[in-house]
Amino acid sequence: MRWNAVPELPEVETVVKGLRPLIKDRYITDITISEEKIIAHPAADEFKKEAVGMKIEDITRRGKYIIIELENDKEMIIHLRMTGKLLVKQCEKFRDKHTHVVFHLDNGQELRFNNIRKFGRIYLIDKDQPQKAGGYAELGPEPLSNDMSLDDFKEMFKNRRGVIKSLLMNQKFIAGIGNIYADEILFRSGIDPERKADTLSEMEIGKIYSNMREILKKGIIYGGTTFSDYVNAFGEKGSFQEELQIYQKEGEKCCRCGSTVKKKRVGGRGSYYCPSCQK
DNA sequence: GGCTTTGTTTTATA
DNA sequence: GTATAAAACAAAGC
Repeated sequence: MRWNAVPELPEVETVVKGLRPLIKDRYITDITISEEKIIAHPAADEFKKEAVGMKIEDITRRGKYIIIELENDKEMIIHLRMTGKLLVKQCEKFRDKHTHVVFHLDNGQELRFNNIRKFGRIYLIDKDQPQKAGGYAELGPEPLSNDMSLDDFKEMFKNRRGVIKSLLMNQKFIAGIGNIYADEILFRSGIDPERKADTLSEMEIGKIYSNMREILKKGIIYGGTTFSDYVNAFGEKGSFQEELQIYQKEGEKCCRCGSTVKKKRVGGRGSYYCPSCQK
C-alpha cells in the first residue's frame, strides 16, 4: 500500500527552512505555467506579468501555507495540499511530469512546484489583501508561538463542543495541524479522538497543549514525516515517521499498553487510536 | 472502474 | 452571527 504524506506544519516548516538559502535574494526571471489551474489568483497571464522580474525578499510559513515575500509588498501564498513539493533544481535537470509551475531564477536554477494530484494552489496578492488567498486570512493562532500561552489555549475552548480531533484540525481554530499530528497528539494525551471538546478537563486540555507543542517541534527537528511523497527542498525525506506511535499502526500492538491499535472514522477522516489508552 | 487518500470549501442545520 | 457536521471537490494510483 502506498501512503501519501501530506504536508502539515512541520513538513512545511522544513520545506521553508531548506528553500530559504537557495532562493532568498534571487530574482524571478521567468515563469513557466504548464497547469493553469494551480494558479488560483490572479489569472495565470496576470500572475506571470506581476511576478516576473521580482526579487524574492524572504520565504516564511503560516500554518500550512508557504509565503514567498516579493518586492513592492506583494507575496506569493502557496499551499501544497496533498502530495505537494517545492524543489530547487538546475535548469537542465529532468522535470518530471508532475511539475506544473517553474520559477526560473537569475542564478540559472529553478524553483519547481510539483504536485501529483494537482490539488495545490498558488496565489499572488498584495500584503494587505490576505483574504484573496483562500482561507489564509482566517487562520487561527500558530501552535508554536510564544504568544499563545496555556491560558490562551484554554480560553479558545470556550463555546466549543465538537469532537476534539476535528477541532484540532480546524485551521480557523489553530493553524497547521493535520491528520497525522492530530492522531499523535491525542494518543500521547490519552484522549479518544471522538471526545467532545466541552467534556475535556483543564488537565486534559493542558496535556493537549504540551503534547501539541512537543510533537510539532520534534517533527520539525526530524525534518517532517515521509511515507512516499513528501520531500524537502533538496528532495530528501524526513524521518519523523520513525517516531510515530499511533498513526498507520492499525493491528499493531500499542507501544504503551500492548493492546491492539484500532482505526475508525472521525469527522470523515481515518483515525488511529488505542481503545485502552485513549478515553 | 470503484475506492481510498487529505485539506479546504460549501452547504445545511441547530 | 456562530459552531458544527456532513458532503462536495480536487486527481491519481491501485
